[in-house]
Amino acid sequence: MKGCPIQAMLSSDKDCNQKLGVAKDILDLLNGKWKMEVILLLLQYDKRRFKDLQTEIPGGVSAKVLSSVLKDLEEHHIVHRSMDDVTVEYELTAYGRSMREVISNLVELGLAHRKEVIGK
Amino acid sequence: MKGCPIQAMLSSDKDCNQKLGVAKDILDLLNGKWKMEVILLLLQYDKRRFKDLQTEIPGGVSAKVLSSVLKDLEEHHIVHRSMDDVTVEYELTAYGRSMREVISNLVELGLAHRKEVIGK
DNA sequence: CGGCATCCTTCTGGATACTG
DNA sequence: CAGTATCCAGAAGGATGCCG
Repeated sequence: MKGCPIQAMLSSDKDCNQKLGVAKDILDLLNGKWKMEVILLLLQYDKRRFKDLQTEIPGGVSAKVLSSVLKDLEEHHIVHRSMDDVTVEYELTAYGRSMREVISNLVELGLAHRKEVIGK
Repeated sequence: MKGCPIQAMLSSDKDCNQKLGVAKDILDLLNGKWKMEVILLLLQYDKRRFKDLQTEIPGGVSAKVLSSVLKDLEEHHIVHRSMDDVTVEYELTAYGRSMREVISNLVELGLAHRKEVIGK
């Protein structure tokens, strides 16, 4: 057995498993049935209200689930929630907009994966 | 509303949601409590037997779960299962080894994320 | 409109025991 | 050793109803 195969820099490199934890942050960030859908919509619209998001997301999300998704994305600084008077609006933060490249990368990787697995 | 924000090439670009499906392939590939742990171990050891993997994975996986993880990774061409006589061994495919860069990327992204979210 | 409360179903993962 | 079979607990997601 050799050292940790993942060469990213970490302050303490005692165990490799901390690195996995860091990687899993990103997986958790995008995983779930609706998170990427929300991000994608907000990339197209700049600002959207709760109800708009709910009706525009293909497939149909329940309010409860969409609510928890937005809360989660907000906690992770991906979206910003603003309340002007009575209207509530969601928009991506600068950081949230950077998810576009992350998702793009995943799509590229995914295309390569499909080629590898089923040659299509 | 503008076009699809994700610019990867896809044969039919009618809807953007196909791209999300492709991206989710990769998330599914690495998601779950143990998949990356298994890949990481196999990156270090080249070949490993079932029982070795089970004991070496920190945290403790049940045989049932490890079994299903390995089956899943095999279906996705990440690991190869070989049975010489009575000994069964698992190793990464060439494609599976390419996951090292994918995970590295995730770690880099994750480090940036932690900086963004908690400034640490 | 923007949710929260409640209840229900499905999916992951875990504990334990058993088999070839 | 390399799993499979059973049973079980918790989380994620969904349906519906209610509230300010």
